[in-house]
Amino acid sequence: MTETNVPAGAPPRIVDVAALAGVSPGTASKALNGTGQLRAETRERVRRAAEQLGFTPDSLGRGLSSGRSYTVGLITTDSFGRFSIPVMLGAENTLGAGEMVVLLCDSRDDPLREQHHLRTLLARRVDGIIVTGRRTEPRPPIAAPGHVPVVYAFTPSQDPADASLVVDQAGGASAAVRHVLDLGRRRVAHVTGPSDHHAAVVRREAAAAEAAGHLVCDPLHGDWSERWGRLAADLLLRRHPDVDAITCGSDQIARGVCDGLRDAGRRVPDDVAVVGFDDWDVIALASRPPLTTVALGLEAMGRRAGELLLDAVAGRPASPGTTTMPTRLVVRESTVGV
Amino acid sequence: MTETNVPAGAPPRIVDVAALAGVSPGTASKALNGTGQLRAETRERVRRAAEQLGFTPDSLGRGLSSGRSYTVGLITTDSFGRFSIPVMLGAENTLGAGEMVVLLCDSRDDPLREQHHLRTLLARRVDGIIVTGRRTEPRPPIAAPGHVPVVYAFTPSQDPADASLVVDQAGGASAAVRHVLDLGRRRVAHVTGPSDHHAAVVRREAAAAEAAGHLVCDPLHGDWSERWGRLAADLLLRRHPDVDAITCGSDQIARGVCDGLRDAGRRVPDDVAVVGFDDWDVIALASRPPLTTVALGLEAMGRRAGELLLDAVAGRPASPGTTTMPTRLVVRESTVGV
DNA sequence: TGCGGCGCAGAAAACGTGTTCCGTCTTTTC
DNA sequence: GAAAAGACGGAACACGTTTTCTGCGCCGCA
Repeated sequence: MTETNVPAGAPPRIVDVAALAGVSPGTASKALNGTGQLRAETRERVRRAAEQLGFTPDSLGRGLSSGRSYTVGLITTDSFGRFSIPVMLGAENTLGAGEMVVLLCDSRDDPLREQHHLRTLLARRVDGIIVTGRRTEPRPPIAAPGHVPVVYAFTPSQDPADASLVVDQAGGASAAVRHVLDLGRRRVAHVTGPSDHHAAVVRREAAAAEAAGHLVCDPLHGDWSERWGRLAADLLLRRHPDVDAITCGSDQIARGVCDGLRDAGRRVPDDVAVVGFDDWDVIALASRPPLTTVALGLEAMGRRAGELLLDAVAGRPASPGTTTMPTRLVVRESTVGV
Repeated sequence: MTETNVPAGAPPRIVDVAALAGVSPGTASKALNGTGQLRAETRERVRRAAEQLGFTPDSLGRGLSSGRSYTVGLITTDSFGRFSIPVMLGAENTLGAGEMVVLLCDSRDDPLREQHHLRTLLARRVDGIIVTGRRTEPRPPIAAPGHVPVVYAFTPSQDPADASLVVDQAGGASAAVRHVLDLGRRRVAHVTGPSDHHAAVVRREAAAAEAAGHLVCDPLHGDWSERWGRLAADLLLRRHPDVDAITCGSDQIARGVCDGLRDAGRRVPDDVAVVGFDDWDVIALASRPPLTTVALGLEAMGRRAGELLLDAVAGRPASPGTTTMPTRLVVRESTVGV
């Protein structure tokens, strides 16, 4: 009989390991954490005992003594959607490698819920917080105490001193226009989402600036739907039948535009080149033809957010201020024939 | 000058509250938790002190003594995708109301990663675990010790004694076929995903059984894409030009079928009725026409999973075995003209 | 008046780990 | 051969809360 005085279900504690190895709990702790002055033989003996018992240190106890919880909170303002999910995955990926775990909070655009979640996270002594959302408008900063690092991803903080990661919307829109200009198109249009959406406005401004004198008309605002894309294509063809390139504010709009053009007998990309935005595979790849589009690199952003938080926790304070993450133009058949 | 002997940043502890109220920490705990024998006046005094200091109990300390962590782990086999996200949201919603928090783990179909995540979760003394995924095939159960309740959602466990929640795939497929039969259609086809996918097979069998003698041909297997839907529509029209209803294994396939039919000059639903599966709004609503489809009720499933776990934690052991959750037929213009 | 019971609150132990301090034993050096 | 230095490991405490045990004072009853 060895040390089975614990109920079979309960996980072994460090005292069990220490007993099996014939040392004190303190010594066992030092052996397992590589701290203190111990003979190599002792260290190994404890290590084997731990392995034999399948010992895993209880992170509650560990957290209590270390003051850390090896946990970060992830607050999203919308329910996890198209934009926050990849960010979340990227963060989970990075943090998981750092032995951290992500606590999920969905505040559903409700400041009260957000406040509640924040209190919950702080009560759990999270080592850091990532805030994300669906919109690109800067949002009011969360009221976290100074010693808890916070990183805003996708949705930046209104306070320029906070660490925020944002997508280079303008750069993406410019690249899209430049791409069609490079292809020789000279009669360009831009179709995008609601004029009160920050993302739509920023993309519009950049696209218009890049297209310079080659715009056939003012950018068209609508909603983010395929339906609006079809409508806009119809409208454009009627007013400007000679349009030869359309850059769009989203993949959904771009797909609608493609369908609208095809319905009207125009060929994509031969007659008109179409560029989307977001690189949402479900839309971009299913489109006819598949969309050239601007990839946001959200997962990379999530990873970066995780890294910033890990750095901050490790004592290297996160570089404050807004960091702009690059986009990438993905070229498919909607601009370049096969 | 009150009790500000703590660094301003650090959150107040219960000893601070106790000191301010002029009682011992133990008494303060009883007052705040409503336990023990205390004068109402004392209770109130402590409560006010806690409020004044903005005290929130540290859940690490609480967890250490109570043996609970007020935390559940959520393991998904795929990266969080179309099916696991709604489940996750439903669970987060229910559990959040119960003062619990969700720990996120993404095992990416890798058993080794899953094993690692499981150990991490157990080390954190989670009160329960939810396992989910993308496929509907029963999966090997996770090796959790007996005292940790586990609920499988969407992806059931191979062990029939485990608590699993599954979608009523067969019921949904039957309802879809019954719907088109009720509309008077008598020349039915079924187009679905790969023949080695459990979901495709189950839906196929149920659809075929319900359609009885009204099938124009054997169900067609392909992949889950819109492309395959378009291809299948073309194929069907060539071999069975008189087909008047097509039920599909997914919304993506159904949308492809609609496009294929329209390309061939058939009207939906006048000539051919089309039914999808999943009720994935991005696809179903953007389709021309919008799809009649089978809603899976995944968020309800997530909520149910959360409830089962809360029950199990509270001592009411989760009813073991597989529970089938109902689907709901959502009727739109792809079967019933406006 | 003495004793038991009850209402109340404090002291102490428990949860599991990490860390600091200190004592002991070995080794080295003069 | 003795003293100092260094290697090693044990005991105690810290973390923050809950819970059990204990003690005190007051009241009522005999």
